Amino acid sequence: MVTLRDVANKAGVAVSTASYALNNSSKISLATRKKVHKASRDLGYQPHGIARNLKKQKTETIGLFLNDLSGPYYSEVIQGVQDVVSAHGYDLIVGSASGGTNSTAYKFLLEKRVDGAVILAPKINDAEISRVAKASLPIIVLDRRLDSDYIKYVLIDNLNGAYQAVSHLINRGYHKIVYLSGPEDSFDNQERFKGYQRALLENGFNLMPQRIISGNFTEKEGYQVISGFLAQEERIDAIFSANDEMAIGAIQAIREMSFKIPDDIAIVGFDDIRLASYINPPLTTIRHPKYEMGRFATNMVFQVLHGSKAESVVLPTQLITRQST
Amino acid sequence: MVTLRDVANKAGVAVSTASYALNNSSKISLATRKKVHKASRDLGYQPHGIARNLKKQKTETIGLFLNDLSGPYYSEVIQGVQDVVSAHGYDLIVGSASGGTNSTAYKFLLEKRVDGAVILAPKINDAEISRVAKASLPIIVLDRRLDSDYIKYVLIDNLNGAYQAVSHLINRGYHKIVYLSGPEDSFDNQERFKGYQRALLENGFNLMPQRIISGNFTEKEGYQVISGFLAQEERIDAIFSANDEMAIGAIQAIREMSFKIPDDIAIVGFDDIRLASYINPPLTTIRHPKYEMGRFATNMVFQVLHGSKAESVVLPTQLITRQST
DNA sequence: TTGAAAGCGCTAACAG
DNA sequence: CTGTTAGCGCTTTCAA
Repeated sequence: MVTLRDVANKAGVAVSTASYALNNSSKISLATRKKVHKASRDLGYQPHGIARNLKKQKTETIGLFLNDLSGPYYSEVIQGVQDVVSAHGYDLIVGSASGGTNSTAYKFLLEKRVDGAVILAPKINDAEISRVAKASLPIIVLDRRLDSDYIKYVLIDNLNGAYQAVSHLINRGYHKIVYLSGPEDSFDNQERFKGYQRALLENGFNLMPQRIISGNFTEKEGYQVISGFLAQEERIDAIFSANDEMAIGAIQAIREMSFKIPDDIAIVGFDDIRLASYINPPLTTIRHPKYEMGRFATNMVFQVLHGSKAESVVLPTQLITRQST
Repeated sequence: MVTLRDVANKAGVAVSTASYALNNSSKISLATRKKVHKASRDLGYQPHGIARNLKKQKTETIGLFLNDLSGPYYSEVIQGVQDVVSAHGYDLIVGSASGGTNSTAYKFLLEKRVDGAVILAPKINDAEISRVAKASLPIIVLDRRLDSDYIKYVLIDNLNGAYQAVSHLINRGYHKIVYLSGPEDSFDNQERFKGYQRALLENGFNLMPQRIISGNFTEKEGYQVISGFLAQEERIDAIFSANDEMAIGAIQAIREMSFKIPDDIAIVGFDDIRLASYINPPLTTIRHPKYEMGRFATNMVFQVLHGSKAESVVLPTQLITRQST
């Protein structure tokens, strides 16, 4: 391995001079600078990033930590983050947080391998995030309401989105509306449930416990629980699914039971994933600005990093009406 | 910041002892080990990963560098890589390579911030990859045929897959088959074109230049070029699209012109992305083992890292017949 | 304008 | 079993 030392030797200068020269400091005469650059090129010198990081006590990289790297859902968030990170001349690394406390995510945060982070990973809990965040490592969370000096959140208006969705169903004349739930401990799910509840109550309907079906945000589960539910006596005329994935599974279940969508049963999802508009029938759903979430969050990382104040924010959602309602 | 030094002081031992103790070396008596651990806990000590990396000259992290972080196509590859990396107790970071030579990917490779890499990023060229690969930084490429001591490839059998696809069309009685091409400089595209060509020639058909339509792998482009093409005189009865995304765009174009699929025009794609089975009509396509690609590649990274020999490999594809043919 | 030297936080000979 | 010490490769005072 060729180090700065080697370059300095070859150029016949001191290491410090070589360092300055390669960083194009104006302290060094043009002549020596040229000499050093040449030596560097001749030797094929590559600065060692880790060593520089250690010395400068920063990495100029931002981490984006996700629960599940392979979820298509995140694509747009990632893009938003990437764009802002690049604009600041920093690097982005995406890591998994699925292992909770012994995930890459947590490790990188603890060991200060990133200068800031955007987190969308319920498995890392509030206490852990609070523990690692500091002025030199601001964290923006996208999946909970956590706010302190160095921790801010960017959320979507889950409650209102769900409220819009269910109100829409009620306005269309559907009154027996099932809530197809996500995991109970999911913040998004909790908020969406509140929106469902509020829409029902404000329209004079009661919350019926037997119309709350628990799922886990996956298509498969959506299919299974709705299949099971429809096989029972209970008649319903609409489903509000806490996300699109489950809605897609539910649609399949509904069609297999020969119910017509939306005549017999209407359905609305949440997220507006790409598949939503391709499915048959196209799915009415709640769209939220995923790309903007990424942008907002990342801008906030840099704000805090630069010592200015950042304000947590809640972004609006939008009802997208398609043929499933 | 609390360092190992602080822990050592607090525990009343030397730094080295503290280091050994925290790494649970058996050289240190249980008593001192306990004492050091306690001091560490009391102070809230966190080892500094960067410092350790510098000293040990390794990072225990593997990089996966993709052209476009947000492509849904990659999900399964990522999962395969992640699983193997975790199994080895290493960390995975995913980075973008879209900036070519000044991308995060290239930088991390040059600066040895990862101990090995899996690359699926045409923008980083062969010479650059060859330059950075070494025994301590093996690289597996998924998008080209590049092979040396420290560089291996894992590819899918693009040529055969395309051959299968086109043969299938011919067997079904379609003879005027268009090739909807990806970018000319894409390795995948080139191979798929060869397969198209071979299938035609072996069945006694000629290659007709006007039946080769150039696209860029995106849905939008597929829609546009096929719309344009169908508006012309030339009658055709089938399309082999170099990937599913373009096929999906093409399907929309075909339907808008009121042609029936597959009666008037049949179409087959390549990749078997999730959408392929949801689209209307469901798309016949070539499936390839993306998850396995990730696994194979990552296993090879570790093989080379451990000094054993790894063999580049080409994985088979499979024709998935659906209603578009 | 350049060089010597200290040190970022850690590990690992080596000596005791 | 524990401590002393020498770096890993780099940046950055400080002095010359």
